[in-house]
Amino acid sequence: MDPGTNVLDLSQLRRSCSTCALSELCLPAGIGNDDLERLDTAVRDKRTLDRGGVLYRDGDPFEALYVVRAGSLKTFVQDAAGDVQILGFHLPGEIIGFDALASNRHVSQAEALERSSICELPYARLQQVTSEVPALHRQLMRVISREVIEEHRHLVMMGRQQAQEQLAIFLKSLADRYQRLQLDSTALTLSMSRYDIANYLGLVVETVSRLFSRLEEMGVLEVNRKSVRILRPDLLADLCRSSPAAAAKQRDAG
Amino acid sequence: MDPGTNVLDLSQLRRSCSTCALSELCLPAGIGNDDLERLDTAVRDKRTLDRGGVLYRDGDPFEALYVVRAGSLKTFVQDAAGDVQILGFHLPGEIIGFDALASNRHVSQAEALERSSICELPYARLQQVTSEVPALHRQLMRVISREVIEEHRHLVMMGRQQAQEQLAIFLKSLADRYQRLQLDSTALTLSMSRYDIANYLGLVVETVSRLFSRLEEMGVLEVNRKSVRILRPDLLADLCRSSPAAAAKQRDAG
DNA sequence: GTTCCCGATTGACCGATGTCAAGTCGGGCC
DNA sequence: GGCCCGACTTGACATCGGTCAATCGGGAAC
Repeated sequence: MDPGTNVLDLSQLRRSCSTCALSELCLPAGIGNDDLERLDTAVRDKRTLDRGGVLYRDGDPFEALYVVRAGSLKTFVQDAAGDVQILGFHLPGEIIGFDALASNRHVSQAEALERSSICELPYARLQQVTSEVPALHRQLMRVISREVIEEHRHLVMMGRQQAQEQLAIFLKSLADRYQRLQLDSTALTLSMSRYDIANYLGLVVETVSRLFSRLEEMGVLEVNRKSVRILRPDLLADLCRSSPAAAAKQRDAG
Repeated sequence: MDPGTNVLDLSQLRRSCSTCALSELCLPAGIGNDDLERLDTAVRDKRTLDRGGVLYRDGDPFEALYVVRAGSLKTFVQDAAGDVQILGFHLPGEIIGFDALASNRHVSQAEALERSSICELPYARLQQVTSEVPALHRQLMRVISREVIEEHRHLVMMGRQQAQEQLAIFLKSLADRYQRLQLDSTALTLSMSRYDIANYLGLVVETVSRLFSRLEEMGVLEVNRKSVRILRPDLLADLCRSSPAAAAKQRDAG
């Protein structure tokens, strides 16, 4: 409501990884204190982006990896015809930019969904540090691997689930990430548009809109524009598992 | 036809990366000769798998990365209900197993589609070598990043393309990889079943079968069970780009 | 406060793809 | 050689989600 509530208080953002509230979620997770201080030296600065602000775009030279510190972003690829596919939505603690490691150019675009704050990890500097700190190297590989696994989930969702299950999985995933951030996982604030959600799921906006209404009728959600309250997390979780194949299996087994 | 033609002549497989015919495609690509010799020391051995043989399965402890040396594999995830989603098909020179970096356990399964030969890179040993050879470290990151980008392609295909375009893209991708392997890129041998192709694309087998027939009627392909001859690579390439949105864009622009 | 605009919702209809069923083909096995 | 089974193909039909169109409604600009 009050636009002021959305503005980041930059003075509250702490200086470095070792004092950052996200250190348990972000790259630092699982590395020692000494190494954490080393990592600090690889963090150049924080950037803030307004809603719609572009962090990097397709073709940009690879300069850094980025950690979402506050706010949220979407990443997407765009083909020659201008057709967009959203790859992911990224909440605080999540690291993006790995797509550029292969060719030293980004092959996707990252754009803020709301006013956001970003930690920049210049790659040249990061490489120096990882070469000195093997644990950090392993940690970095782990994070990229998580990205691979996350994309597996996206693929399964798109390839095997019906539209309603897809939306349920999307919401559940958001809720889980809210929980990890120690936010109320039953009160989501969707920073992305219905178009973005539809695109992410491989659907059209009308379908997504209808599904929100249906889930509301079913008593699972309470939807009010960008705010979604999960009234029945149990039902939502059930909906995530009811693929056609799962239903058939249950028929066969039961 | 003759089962003997399918059997690998192991004596012909060379000993190490530095003498392997795949060195230009595989992990060694772009690193120097000295470093290549170091990499050799990280290759434990070669394994052969029969058709249907499992290289690793969901839950297996992470021991190694694997390079396909000959033959082909599929990787897939399987949910609690037994529902499968194929993540990719892997030809010689391609590296698999990265999914296990995150948690030290594989979260997918890799299975041979035909009699195949595999290079095993025990990760402990590989880490040692990469710590001594920074270029190899960068190369490894690049390879994982390529995997991320490859999955982007899979997502775009599933999310934005119609069934016919999906199959065209799948075939084009195989053809491109044949070319990279210096094989005849117009004469594909599909080592995977129609079911596998359908699953990979998020379709059902009947749709895939009909699409093969349609592409044959259109004069693009000549299909005979597992062998596919691409009669009109130009048309096939066109079909890869005719998404609904692309068509709409052309309407608007033209 | 009023207007405008864009995101979102809803309805009617359509078509691509899934489902179900029958039939074909080829290879492995006896 | 003949049988059988599983992979594949083909057809008829159903349905989910897409398309097109109308409308709603909140927030920003004036």
